[in-house]
Amino acid sequence: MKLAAARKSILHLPALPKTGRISGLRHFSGEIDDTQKPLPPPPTSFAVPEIVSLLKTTDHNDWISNSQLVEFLHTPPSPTSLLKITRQLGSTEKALHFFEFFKTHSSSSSSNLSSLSFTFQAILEQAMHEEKSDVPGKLFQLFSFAKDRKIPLSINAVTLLMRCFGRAKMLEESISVYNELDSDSRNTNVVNLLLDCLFRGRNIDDGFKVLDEMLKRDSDFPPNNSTVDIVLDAMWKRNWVGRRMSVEEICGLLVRFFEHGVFLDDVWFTKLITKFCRSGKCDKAWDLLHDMMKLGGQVKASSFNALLSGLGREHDFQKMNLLMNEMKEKEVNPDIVTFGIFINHLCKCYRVDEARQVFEKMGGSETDGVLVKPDLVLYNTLIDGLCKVGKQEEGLKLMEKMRLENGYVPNTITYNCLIDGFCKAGEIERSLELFDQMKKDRVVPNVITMNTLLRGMCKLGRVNSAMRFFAEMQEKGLKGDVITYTVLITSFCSVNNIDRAMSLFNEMSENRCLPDAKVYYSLIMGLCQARRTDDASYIGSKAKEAGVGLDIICYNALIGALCRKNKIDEAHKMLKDMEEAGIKPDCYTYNTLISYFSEKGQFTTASRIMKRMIDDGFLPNVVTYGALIHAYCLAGNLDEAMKIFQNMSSAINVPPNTVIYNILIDTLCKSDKVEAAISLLGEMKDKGVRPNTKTYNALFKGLHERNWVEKAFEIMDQMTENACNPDYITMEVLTPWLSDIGETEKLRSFVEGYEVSTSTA
DNA sequence: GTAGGGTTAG
Repeated sequence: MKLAAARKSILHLPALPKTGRISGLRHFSGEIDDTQKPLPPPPTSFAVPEIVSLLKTTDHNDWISNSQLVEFLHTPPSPTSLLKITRQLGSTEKALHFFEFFKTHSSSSSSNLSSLSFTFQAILEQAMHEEKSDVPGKLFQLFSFAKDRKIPLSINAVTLLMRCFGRAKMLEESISVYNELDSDSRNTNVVNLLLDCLFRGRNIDDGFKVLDEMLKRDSDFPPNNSTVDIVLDAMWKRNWVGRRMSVEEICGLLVRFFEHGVFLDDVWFTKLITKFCRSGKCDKAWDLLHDMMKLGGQVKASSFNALLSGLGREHDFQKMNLLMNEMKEKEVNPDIVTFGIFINHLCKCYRVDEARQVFEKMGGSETDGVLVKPDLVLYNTLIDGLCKVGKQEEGLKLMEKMRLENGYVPNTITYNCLIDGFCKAGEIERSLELFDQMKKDRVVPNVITMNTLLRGMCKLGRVNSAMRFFAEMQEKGLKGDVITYTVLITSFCSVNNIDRAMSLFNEMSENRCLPDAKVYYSLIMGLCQARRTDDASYIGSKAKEAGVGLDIICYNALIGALCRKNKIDEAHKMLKDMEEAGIKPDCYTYNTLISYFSEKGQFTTASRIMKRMIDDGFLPNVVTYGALIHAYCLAGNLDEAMKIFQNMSSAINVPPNTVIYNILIDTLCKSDKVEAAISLLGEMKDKGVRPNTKTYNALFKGLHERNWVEKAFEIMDQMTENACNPDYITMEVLTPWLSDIGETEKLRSFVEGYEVSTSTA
């Protein structure tokens, strides 16, 4: 498409209309391009209203016999007078008659074309308002009429036609209108219309060619704000972001606009920044924001906020701070949302005290010259932050404070935060009290309230209470959602009641509640733990059928369960399945497989997998080496196990942790090398690796074999010093041994102060 | 800008 062969003639380019937006069609007839006055006003010997009245009251066949009208024809009227007159004739038909009358009888030749095009413009305007249906069709008829008679189109007529055709997606027609306009009269606004028509008509490639011309450094039609609007509108509505255009391409394009001094308004800019951040391109959003500032654009608080919240989601606290400092430098005042993001972020990092300081500062005195009064959202954020660090009592106090000092009535979110706080602290009764208080406050509980309470009950093992509560709430009209079912299913699985879990799973689908990856995970894990690996795989395939993609965690759990069940072929199939679903193995997957093969004594296979792991960018970690050490110990190759262990701290710089020491200490004790085991315990102390109950249990067993009482006492004292709880295994070893040798007193004082865990963990 | 579920490997 040839855009502009025209010389750039500023004089002939009309000024940009103030309402350059495409959506302004209805207001169009009021718009007159004032620069459309190529001629000085002629001496008027007639008045527009008079002529209009004459034309309206006289039949058009009699116009030529009216002396006043004939005189009017001989005193060339200005094009704008003609425009005014034609507009007032009341119908397209009359306007067309007038057009013919003027064209046929007017004596003026110099102004003829210009006058005709103004008259014609008024006809178009009339037609647009008069026509009830098929405006584009009628306008196209008129356009063809003008074209046939070689009447040049005024810039306003072109605008009107192109807008109309563009909206009607009449791309061909729009382009021919554009081509009718003589190149000297083309301007950015007309090119904008062309661009809009091309995008609406889905001729994207030509659209981009036009845009590219506009964006060139010495462009004849430099872009304006409408150009940006047209491009963004097309991009947004037709979902180009991330599909047709990458974030990078969009940024590149926008920077070209910036270089022309054309910037985005804060609504668009905020929308884009948000979109970029949500698609994981915070860095690009960051660059774009800075490019716009660098090139002179004004960035408002809302756009900063969008980026801040994106950075917050990525936990990039450093950049959040940087950005907030830049806001200060650029004198962009933070608003309530800025504070909201900041305080929420501090809370999510468990830095509640700092959050509270900011909160109090902003409410009380001025913070850096900015005074923003905290609102309910901010209170809720802080209350939640307090609850999340176990300060639910303080949260409760804050709720009362906000009520008394600010008159804010707590809402469902306020209550949900507090109820969750007390639930997580195991104080379900307090949560239920708050639930009752909601009624008094006329705050309506929602599904989140219910789920929070259900989970609180389940965590305490009160699955039946939970089921009763769920039934009550359902009677009151509250429906469970996928989270409700996940909580209940997880809970039934944890008490090994797979049947109830399964029936809830089925009930969920009946209640038109779609299972998601998490609920599948819960059920699959439950089945794996119940050793029903086949059922677990079956549910996995059901998930696939339902179009629910299992995530990496779920696949890893399944692969692990299959390995534990010695079903390596099925595990392999699952792995293939996972890779086909586009999920790459991660270090958990690799470690699971390495652990399986090394425990089977297939060290060659294990090391082949380890190589692939490294090729995939996952460095073997402490778990990988743990698996190998464990396997060599099982295979009776303690030397190889020790070699790996020594390499860990020296060569590969993966310091051994408690689990590694435990494996070795246990094996050493079982191989009658208690001295070496004790020396490893000493090494743990030196290296700051904390022994746990398992460490001590392994040692006690070894010492018992040797009947090495003194050493056992020493280690019992150490255990007490380290505040490490004995468990039932500790007691199983120590009780008979020490009783037999009459050291019950020592045993009593050792156990004192401990509530011996009965867990089999 | 605020609230609820599952977190797999030695």
